[in-house]
Amino acid sequence: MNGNFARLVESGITDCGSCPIQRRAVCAYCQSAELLLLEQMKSYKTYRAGEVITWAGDDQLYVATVVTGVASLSQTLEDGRRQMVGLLLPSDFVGRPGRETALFDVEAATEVVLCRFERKPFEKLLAEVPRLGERMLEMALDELDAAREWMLLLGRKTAREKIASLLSILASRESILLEQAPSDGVSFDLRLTREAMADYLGLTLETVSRQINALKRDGVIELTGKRHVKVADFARLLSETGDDSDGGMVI
Amino acid sequence: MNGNFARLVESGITDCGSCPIQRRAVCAYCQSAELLLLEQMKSYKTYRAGEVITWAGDDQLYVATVVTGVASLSQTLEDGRRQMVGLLLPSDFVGRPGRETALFDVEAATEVVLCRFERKPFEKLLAEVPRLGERMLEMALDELDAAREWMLLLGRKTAREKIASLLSILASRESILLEQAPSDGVSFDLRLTREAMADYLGLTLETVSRQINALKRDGVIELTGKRHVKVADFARLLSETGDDSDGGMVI
DNA sequence: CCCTTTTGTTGATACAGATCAAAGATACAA
DNA sequence: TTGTATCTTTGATCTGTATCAACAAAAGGG
Repeated sequence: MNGNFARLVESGITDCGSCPIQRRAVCAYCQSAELLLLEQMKSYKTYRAGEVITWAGDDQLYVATVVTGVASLSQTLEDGRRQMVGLLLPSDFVGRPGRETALFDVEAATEVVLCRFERKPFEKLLAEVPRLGERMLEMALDELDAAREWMLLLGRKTAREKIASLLSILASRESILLEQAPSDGVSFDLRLTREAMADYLGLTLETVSRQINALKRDGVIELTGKRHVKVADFARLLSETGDDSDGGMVI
Repeated sequence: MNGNFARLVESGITDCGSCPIQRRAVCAYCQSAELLLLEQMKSYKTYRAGEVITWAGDDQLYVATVVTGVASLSQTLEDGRRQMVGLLLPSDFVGRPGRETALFDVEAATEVVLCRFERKPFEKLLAEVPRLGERMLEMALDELDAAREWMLLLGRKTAREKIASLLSILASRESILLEQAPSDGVSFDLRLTREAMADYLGLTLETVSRQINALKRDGVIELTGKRHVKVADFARLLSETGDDSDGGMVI
């Protein structure tokens, strides 16, 4: 969900102290500040799929980095309409330093491992270690750009374009992990239910199902089972997103 | 558009060196770092209503703060569909340190005065003055929260709720400026065309027009002329936004 | 002042996607 | 293995908003 991830991979960072994330899927934080200080502070916690990590309004005791799995950040209107506002993949940051209570619900979409830091000491470290602050700023700005791209999607794209955009993001993120150019063909597991995708895209799950099958029927993607997607012609998928050909989405 | 503004006002900051912004509408930056350093760097520039400040893809030579007027941040799909992704009001920041080219179009919606800093020296200052970096991080995180609230609006709210949300944001921002509780009744000039509102809300201008007049007909707002809005019962307006009663939008 | 342009309103109609409903798949537990 | 819950697909229908079209009202410029 942010350019930071691509940059990390480009920079060749390959491991993260005692962190269990292996090779490419590195933690953005351990590399950014005095490694030892963060080493001492961190603790790992595993959440089951479907488990709520924090509710909006809860005290924010921790900030964290996603180590493995997929977590979602979402919001609900009074009558229950739900909108996901962030998809948190490995290396993404969870939580907001400087805020006492959480604004959004964070849930484990799959089994999730977080590398957690108590918020207060983390904030202290943030004030003391300039490099960490720089890193946080860079990430926050990247996420802001990504959020704005998502606003374009939510406000102006058709259902088909929305699905194509989501799949192209997941595909390119997967290909970064595998160090392949997406144009060579990517295949990946869609670790989200139709409902989760709908919540992310501002659609209903029925529309998501119909449009995924339409893209399959039109040969834009291949499906094996319900959850495994193969993109043979990545440029074709991109052309379905509605985006300007230059630039493209921030991933 | 961000909580930073409310915080600034709460903190009682009342002027900004030689900056022409008077009293409440303070510049977020001059207060944040070594005032003198920024004083030397800054230059003011006025843009006419409708003028493009930067196109997406342009070299980013400056970053800036809005002094007066309203600017918009927007994005366009290949076929011309347009989505505004930020409304920049006095004290809001424009531009992205650390990025060579702009990602979004920035336009003056009304006549706009910017307080500009050349990007390169600003970035250098950012690296040298921790207080400035902290400020930037805080603002970026606030804007990120605001962008996410907007994603909920774009993805899940009805046209009527969208209009009510926009009006309630403008009303509360206005009441902060005037140091009045919005519950006492606010009135303000809508300095946006129906089309600009539509681009912000992910609607067409016809729908915006119809829904504004529906809110007027239902007594939620009063209109004098096309552009002046009075909100007698702010709670009533809030109840039309669809938001959970606690919390509310980040402004 | 008139003329032109921009902005806003209103009506008729079309359609994308929501909603309602039901039936297949798939996974998982006993 | 069967039973149960969850996830997904598919169909029929409805509806909110877009689209198309025309006109009204302001705004700006000579």
